[in-house]
Amino acid sequence: MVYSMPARTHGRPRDSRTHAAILSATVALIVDAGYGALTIVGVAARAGVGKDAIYRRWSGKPELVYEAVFTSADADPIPDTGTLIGDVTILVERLVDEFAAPAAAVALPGLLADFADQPALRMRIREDLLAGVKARLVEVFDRAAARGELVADVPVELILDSLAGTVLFHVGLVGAPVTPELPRHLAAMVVTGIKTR
Amino acid sequence: MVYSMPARTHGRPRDSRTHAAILSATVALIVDAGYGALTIVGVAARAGVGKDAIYRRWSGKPELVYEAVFTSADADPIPDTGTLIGDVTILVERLVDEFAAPAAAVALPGLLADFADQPALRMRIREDLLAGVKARLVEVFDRAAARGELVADVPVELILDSLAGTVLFHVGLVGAPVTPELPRHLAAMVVTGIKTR
DNA sequence: TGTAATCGAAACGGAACGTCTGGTATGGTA
DNA sequence: TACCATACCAGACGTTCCGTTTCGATTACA
Repeated sequence: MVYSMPARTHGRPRDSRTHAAILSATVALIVDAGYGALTIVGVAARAGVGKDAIYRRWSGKPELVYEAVFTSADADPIPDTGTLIGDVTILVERLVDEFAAPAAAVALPGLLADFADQPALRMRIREDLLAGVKARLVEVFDRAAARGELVADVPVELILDSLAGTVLFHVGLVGAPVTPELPRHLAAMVVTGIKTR
Repeated sequence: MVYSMPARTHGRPRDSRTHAAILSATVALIVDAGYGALTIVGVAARAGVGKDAIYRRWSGKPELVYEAVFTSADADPIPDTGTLIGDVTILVERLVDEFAAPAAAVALPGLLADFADQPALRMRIREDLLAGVKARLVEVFDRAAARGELVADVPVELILDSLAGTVLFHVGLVGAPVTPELPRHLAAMVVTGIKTR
């Protein structure tokens, strides 16, 4: 809902079915046509809606796509495996699932390109994308500290960028299939890198 | 030269000054207008050249931009600092300089988006981008092994993706200013992560 | 009951695409 | 030296999508 334009208070209310149809059509087109091939006209046609109804809600294609794709605010906590490496491994696996999801993987590069000249929006993407991850990462570190497995002064931001950056580099840039071992190896490298500082 | 279309053998040869003018105008426009705002017509006008001369050499905007921006094949070796961490730190600093260069930073997201549906080209970007880095990384590890500082079985690809991914995540997505400490911290984390496996 | 914002549909001018046709210039080949 | 294939610039072309605007009809809140 972040990028939607506000509705007026008087007059005929917006039809929620129209809203849903637009978002649904956007996701569908993203997945089987790609970000570049997606057009506002195409979304309108697929949703059985006038262009007007779209421009009334979103200021453009990037804003529409962002809301359509990155709305799932899943905050499932990381289960306690008993070890820091185990917890981080699961966290990385979640990260892979998230970035490798069809809609997200296809949309992200295009969004970054379209928001290239808007640092504020890029920053917002990063926040929205990593807010949940960061919260869970902090919790995982707290558990490790409680176990005495970890000294204080954990560089959370660096670790966040390392984990997310590495995974994103695979999925977004290389597009290579993520091997099942990657999360474990990556987690092991980062965790041992932190613990023996 | 990778994405250029081949020249014919007979007839008038292509003018190398035209070629240079096109590439130069492309870089200039990328830097002060952005990837999205760059158009073939604009490049032609700025270069004092006909559209025809551009389409004769490149099949489209992405190919042109790629060649214009990622042609510098600098392979300066990493100086031997005497420690693995020192060497990797310098390597990361080079990486930051490369990705934070105005033209590269502005062009990369757009290129990835335009090549989204062409895995082969995306892979090629990764190779071209990291080929030099990989070679230098391997050399740095060899030196460390000769010093007895490192055991065998170094996961080079994982390290490459971690270093490049983290840096790219800062510059490309976050767009945050890279602090001078980042290369040292990142190098320290990764290196200790490897050494104590 | 009236008012204001919604709805789908369609037309609008603008911008950029990639192709193509002129007319001219240039250099290797015969 | 004459030829000819190609490169050069300029501009016109049809297409696509953009984002805005108009239209008449619809819908709820005041």
